Parts: sequence; structure tokens; C-alpha cells
Amino acid sequence: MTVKTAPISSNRAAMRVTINDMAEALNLTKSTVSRALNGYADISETTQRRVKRMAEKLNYQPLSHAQAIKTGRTRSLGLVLQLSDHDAQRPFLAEFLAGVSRGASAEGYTLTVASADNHDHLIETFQNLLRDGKADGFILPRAMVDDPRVTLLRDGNVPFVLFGRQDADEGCCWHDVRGEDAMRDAVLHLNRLGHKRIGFINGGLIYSYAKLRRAGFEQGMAEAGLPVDRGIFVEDAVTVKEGAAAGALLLDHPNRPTAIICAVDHAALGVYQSAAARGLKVGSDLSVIAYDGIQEGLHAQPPLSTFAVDTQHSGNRLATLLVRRIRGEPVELLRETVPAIFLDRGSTGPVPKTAN
Amino acid sequence: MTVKTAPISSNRAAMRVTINDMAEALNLTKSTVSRALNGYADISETTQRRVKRMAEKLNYQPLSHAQAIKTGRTRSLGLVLQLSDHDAQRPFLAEFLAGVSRGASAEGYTLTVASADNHDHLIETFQNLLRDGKADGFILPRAMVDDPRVTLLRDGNVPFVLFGRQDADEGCCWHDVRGEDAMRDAVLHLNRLGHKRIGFINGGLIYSYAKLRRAGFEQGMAEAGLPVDRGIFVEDAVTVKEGAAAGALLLDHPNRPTAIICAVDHAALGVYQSAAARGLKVGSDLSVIAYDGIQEGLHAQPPLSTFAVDTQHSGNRLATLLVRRIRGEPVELLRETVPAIFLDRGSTGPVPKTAN
DNA sequence: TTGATTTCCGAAACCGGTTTCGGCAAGTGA
DNA sequence: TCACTTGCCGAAACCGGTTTCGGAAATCAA
Repeated sequence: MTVKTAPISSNRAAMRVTINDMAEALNLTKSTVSRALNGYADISETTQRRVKRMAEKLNYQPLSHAQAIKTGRTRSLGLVLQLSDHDAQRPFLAEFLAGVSRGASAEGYTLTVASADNHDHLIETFQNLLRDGKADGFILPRAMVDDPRVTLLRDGNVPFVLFGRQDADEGCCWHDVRGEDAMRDAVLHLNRLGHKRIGFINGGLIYSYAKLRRAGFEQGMAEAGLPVDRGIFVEDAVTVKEGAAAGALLLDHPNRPTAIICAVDHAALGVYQSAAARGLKVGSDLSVIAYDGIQEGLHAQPPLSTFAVDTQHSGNRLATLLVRRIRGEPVELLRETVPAIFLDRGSTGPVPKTAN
Repeated sequence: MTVKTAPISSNRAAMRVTINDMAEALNLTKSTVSRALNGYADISETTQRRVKRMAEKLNYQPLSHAQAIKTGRTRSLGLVLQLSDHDAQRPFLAEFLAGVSRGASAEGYTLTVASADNHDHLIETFQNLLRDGKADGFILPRAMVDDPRVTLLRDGNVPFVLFGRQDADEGCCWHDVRGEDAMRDAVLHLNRLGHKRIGFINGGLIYSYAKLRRAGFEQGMAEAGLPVDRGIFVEDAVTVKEGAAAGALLLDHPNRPTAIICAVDHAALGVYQSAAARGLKVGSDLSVIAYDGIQEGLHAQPPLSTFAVDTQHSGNRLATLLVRRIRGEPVELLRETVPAIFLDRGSTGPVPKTAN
């Protein structure tokens, strides 16, 4: 029994150009116009050009939701965010969205964003968006090991692209930053500075990057001819607190490391704390290299040397890849990785003379 | 000359229930079903209930883009993000989006996100989304003085809701946090601690909040019976750097303040720096209260006392208000403010005995 | 009882596109 | 010259909804 109030913005679309206007202006039928614009072979080259020029002139673009009624596709990309606390990605969300949005709009697509808290709600969110045709495909940030989203979408035959890689790569395409190379380079960088005792603090094991970064670290150690000591090797530290705990463990080791590599910046900030608590100066007594490129790292003392990710660029690439996937390109052609960018900001130094 | 590859996910919507299925199941025509669901008066109560129950049972929901073709509305809210650097909102973007998304989906709406860099692109982005019918209305984060977005949308008769207030309030509805009350409370809180020399560092003047927070500060001073000294009063500091500069100015004043109120947290962190540079201990030598509730403030030494905003809740409210606006409710009923939440974390203290 | 209203639903047009189908005209081969 | 393609476009159906209009049945007034 609510009062019916008239929705506002009645004449807002102010007579946009429809396909009928186009047909009239060109003295063709709308079916011909439609097929010309979609590049059908049974429309002559001449007519196609003529139609496309007119579309340009009249600034005509088909309404995506009008097309969708027949094609089922709305020209929009879906992105489902998950609110997890310890998310190094979060400060970069704005850049990421900007990149995705730009990549999408370059292809005539838009971006639909939803968020989910728990797991059930996550699946439900995808399904709702799909049922309502609000997304033609999805960008999956933060690829996880055995990612439930992948299972869902793959089974549903829905296009998707991962930010991160996937072991079971069937039907998967992705864009990722080569964290393994970063970890390897970090080892070699430290080794050039004379370090031989290098500890490692890995990130969240539920994410697929952890395995890669661990392997990168191990490869770097192998290349440097250094043994990996599991006594100064910790997994699954993603918060400052966990990083501090891991750092304490490493620094209290009887033969403590002169350098520590962290798979995520937050953990490194924790290492800063435990180093300070033990009277160790980061940058001289202890070298630290991490990964992510968060802002806090820049403001830390000393500024944290880390591998940064061009999140905006990654967002852009992900959108582009997804659109190509939606258009039917095979996944094998839609897998790419880019290097991280080393920011040598000052948390490393030559191995201390008085080491141990 | 691109190879035509077949788009994937052909049968993905796996036979969703359409209005025709409904009509058949109910032995009614689809026009009746449609009108029943939309609550038309010329459909009997009995039939309406019957139809709605069936919709429930079959899990039927009309395709928004199928409705849109006739109604022009796609049941989606638009949000255009601007990439401006010094944006305290950014760390909260995830929460904000979560709130908006939740509020929207509760009303059967989804969220379309786009981003813009410069001003021209901003307007263009709105217009593209409108022309394509990708958004029925917009949430405008960070209300500005003489906001160009407001002008555009108001003239275009497009529904919108502001996060923040607007002086020229015609056609505007909003949700906002009462920063002015926060500033006032900050003054009174400090005054209760004995402070009489209280400096003020305002935030970005292009935003509409600046005027309000200034007024709140002045009102607090008036209520406390304190004069406002323009010598310890700075405008337009939004970054750590600008905050440090402003702090320096205030602290170098011959009769320096014993407390400083900042309109934004980042500025307060700058004040921390200039206080440290002068050998002043925040929390004892100098009290500081700010506004925003950013995470860095918690990790600062001492933790920054500040007024926090429940960004997720605000996002939720904004979505709800916008939907109501789209449905035609008058703007006057769609204006609300909520209080900020004071987090007394430790950057204030009694006025120092040896003051000056 | 009859004429005038209401009440309530069906029929059909419509929205802006896409896609199938059919057919005319020009070209091709014998 | 005639049958057969081929190239190219129009006609019309269709997608899944909304909305206008008209009319049958039930109710009401007289």
C-alpha cells in the first residue's frame, strides 16, 4: 500500500538515436543495419562502410541491454570482491578498479561490482549476477589454491580470468605478476651484497602465489649456491603481527639470518618490529626485501625495499583478456605474466662485518 | 578480418524461468503476470498473491535488461571513481563498495563502477553510462563545493545522491557524517582536559566538508568560551606533507597551541612529524585529534585519537537512498546525517603544566 | 429487470535490437 | 538462351518483458 510516486528522469535519454533512426537515415531496413554493424558476410563491403560511417556521424551505439535480450550478453564484466582483513591488495583497489574500468570501456564493456562476505554468499553472488545477466564473465582477483570460484564458473561454462595462476589450468586464463622471479631476484640481489644466511617468510598458503614465491626463493638460493635452511623459513604470514612472530622466530635462531625475504610487505613490517625489539637496525644489521609495494613500506624507517606491482596495468590487462575470452578466444592464448618492479628503497645493505 | 570464434557459455543460463513459463504455470497471460508482479490496481488481490507465490516457488525474477528495453531502467546504480591522489577515502574503498553493493542488492539493484581521471573524462564517463543505460542513478562520493557532477546530473534530470552535503541543495539528496559535530566535540573534549590554545588544520577546501568542519570547530570554541586565533589556523591540508607544513607553522607560533585539531588524519600524521622534529611528544606536550579513522593512525606513536566513519554503513545507506530517489521520492525526505565515532586512542592528554 | 459501473483479465502493440528465411537481380557455366 | 549460383538485402519472427486498450462478467443503482 505504498504511494505510487512517479519515477523521475522521464525524458532523460533525450531521444537517443536508435537503430530505426539509422535505418531511416540510410534508407535501409534495421535488419540490414544490424547485420552491417555486426560485420555479417551477406552485407556488401560498400554498405557496411556506409552504415558504419553513419553510425559514427549520428553517434549511434546499440543499447547493450536491448542486444542482451536476444544475445544474452550485456557487455559487462563482473567483479566480486571479498572482504578479508589482511589484504595487501586493498590499498590498490582504486587503481585496480580504474585499470579494469578503463580496459573494459576500451572494448565497449562496463564493470559490474558486487561483494561477498562468507563463502556461501560468494557463490550465491556469482549465481545471482549470472542469472540476471549482469555479467558476461568474471575477473577473479587473488587466485586461490583449488579456487571454488574456478570450479563454479568452469562447470557453468562461464568465461572468467584469474588475477594469479592456477595449477589445474583447464579452462583457465590469467594475468599474473611473476612473484617467483621477484623472490629469486631478491635472493640474488642479497647474495651480491654478500648475504649467505637468508631467511624466508612466505605468504598466505591458501593463495596460489605462495607456492610460486617459495619456488622462486628456492631457485634463487640454488642459483646462488646456498642451502635452504628450514630453520629460518616460515610459511603463511600475511599480517604485520604474523610477520613479527615469524621475524622473532628467525631472529632468535642461534645462527640468525643476515637477510630476510618476505613474500608480502605486511610481514616485512612485522619483521621491522621484531628487529627493533632486538636492537637490530634494518638496512645494516638486517637486510629485508619484500613484495607488494604498499605505501606504509615507503614511510617505514628505513623505507622498505620491495617488489611493486602495477595494479592499474594488471586491471587493464585482465579486462582486455576477459573480453577476448568472452569473444571466444581459447584460454591457451590468454595467459600472460609480467615482472614485478623492484623498488630499492633502503632496507638492504652489505652483510654486516660483525655478523653473528 | 578477424577470425570469428564462437562465443562460449552458450547454454549457461540453463533455462531460466521466463514470464511465459509463469503465465503457463498459472494459466494466465503474461501481461497479467507482469501487472500482478508490479502491483497494478486492476489485478485482483487474490491473483496478485497467487502470482507472487508462484514467482517465489519457481524462483522467477524478471531480467533487468529485458525490463529496461521498455522502462529504460536497468536496476543498477552507477558509481564513478576519481583517481585523485590524496584521498583518505581510498583505504576505505573496499568497505564502501561492500556497503553500496549490499544496499543495492537488498533492493534488487546492482552496482556499475567506472573511473575517470581528468575532469573532461569525468563528465564523459557519466554521459556514456547514461546513454547506454548502464546506470539509473549515481552515487557521488566526496561532495565538492559547486560540484560539477551535481550540475550535470541535475540538469539532465538524473537521480543522484551525494556522500556529503551541498549548499545549493536544490534537487540534491545526501547521506553524510556530521564532521562539524566531530570538530565541535573535539574542541570540548580538549577543553575538558584543560586546553585553551587549540589550533585547527582544515582539510581540502574544494570539498564541501571543509566549510562544515571549520564551522564545527568555531562553534566548539565559542561554546568553550575560547577565542579563535587565526595565527594557529590553517586551511587546505590534506596530505601528510601539507599537514607537516601546517603543523610547523602552528608549532613555531610564538604562543604555540597545546592542542591541534585536524580535519583529516593524514594532516595529523604530518603534525606528528613536525612535533617530533621540535622535540614535542604527542599525547603529553601536544594533544592531537583528527578525523577519518585511517589505519596508519592506529599504528602511529602514540595511536592517533580520531573520529572514524563507518564507511560500509554509509555506502549501504547511500545505495538505499539512491534507490528510493530513483523510485521517485522527493529529495527533501532523502537527506540524512550520522555522527562520527570518536576513537580515543591516546594522542590527547591534559594540558602540560609547563605549557609555553 | 435494465442500464450503467466496476472489476478483472486477455489481446495485442511495443521497446530496440538480432537472426532466420526467402527472394530478386546479377553473374556464371554450358 | 536457360538453368544455377551467388551476392545482397528486405520481411518477419523473435527475445522477455511492459503497457495500452477493450471487453466480458459481476456488481450496483434505479
